[in-house]
Amino acid sequence: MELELSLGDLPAPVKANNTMPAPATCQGEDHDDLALGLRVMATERADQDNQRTSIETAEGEDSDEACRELPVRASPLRQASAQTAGANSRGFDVNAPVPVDDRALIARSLSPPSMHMEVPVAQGVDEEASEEEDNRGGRVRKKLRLSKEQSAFLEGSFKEHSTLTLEQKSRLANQLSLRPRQVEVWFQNRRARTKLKQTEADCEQLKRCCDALARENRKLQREVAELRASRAPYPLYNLNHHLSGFSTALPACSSCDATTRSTVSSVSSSPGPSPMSTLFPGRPHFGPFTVTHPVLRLRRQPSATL
DNA sequence: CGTGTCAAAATGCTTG
DNA sequence: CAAGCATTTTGACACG
Repeated sequence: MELELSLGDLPAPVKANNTMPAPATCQGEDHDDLALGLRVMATERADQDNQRTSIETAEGEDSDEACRELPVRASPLRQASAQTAGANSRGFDVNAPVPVDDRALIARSLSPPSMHMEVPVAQGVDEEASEEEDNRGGRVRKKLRLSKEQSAFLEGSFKEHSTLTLEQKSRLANQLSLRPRQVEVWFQNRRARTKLKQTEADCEQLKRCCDALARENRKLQREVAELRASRAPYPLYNLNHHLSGFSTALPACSSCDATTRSTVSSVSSSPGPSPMSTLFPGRPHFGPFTVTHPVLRLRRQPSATL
């Protein structure tokens, strides 16, 4: 679907001389060892891809993709660009470096050489995929796995800060030879995963709490039944007050044991933190009625467009 | 090979 | 309006 639009927005056909991104523009001749290594690997792959014909689609609309390979129908020009710009057979290279201007700037100012990683070209860029792409007219979305090194590095960064500043995003992209947009998306997905795990943990805890309360409820109901069976009006009167939350204002009930009284009063009486708030001490906003588990949440209504 | 799961990416909406 | 989030789509991969 988005590809349909992308195809509609295909840039003008490449002119012979100057419309393909110049290798130097995208890669940077004098960049860093990492970029050099990637260039070598990508070039090798591009050589393998050389024999294929495929239709490239314009992918994404990242503002940071100033040097993204232009989509071009199979042609010697396109092949040449694949060789030089490190594009993979699917239209863009996940590990395509950010524009050299930005990267050089960032590299100079932020990244000590020791911070650079040896990042292999992303996994999953295989030749079969390219053939498959050919069969489908090139309308496939680029989605490549990040390498373990890249993921680990991002994970480490996420542990330090779960959100990114522009500078952090650029620096990470630079260090990992990813596009800033990829880093951004990774952090978005990572935050979502964290939140999901937390929600699941909360649900588990609520379930346990619910089970405990159900058990307690059954126990209390048994006690009520027993008391009713004993036909003792006065103790029953007191118990009813316990259940109404007035136990602390009443004289001790001779027929309830201490455990029952304390249990009842702790559930029904008032001031102080609710049982739920004690379940989630570190999460003040979380309460029994604000659960937002995906299963429980109502679907958002689209806003009116009229 | 079909299926399920995970994760990257796209899209649209909300919010500050 | 930009950033973040919710949701969805889809490619990669593992497994029976």
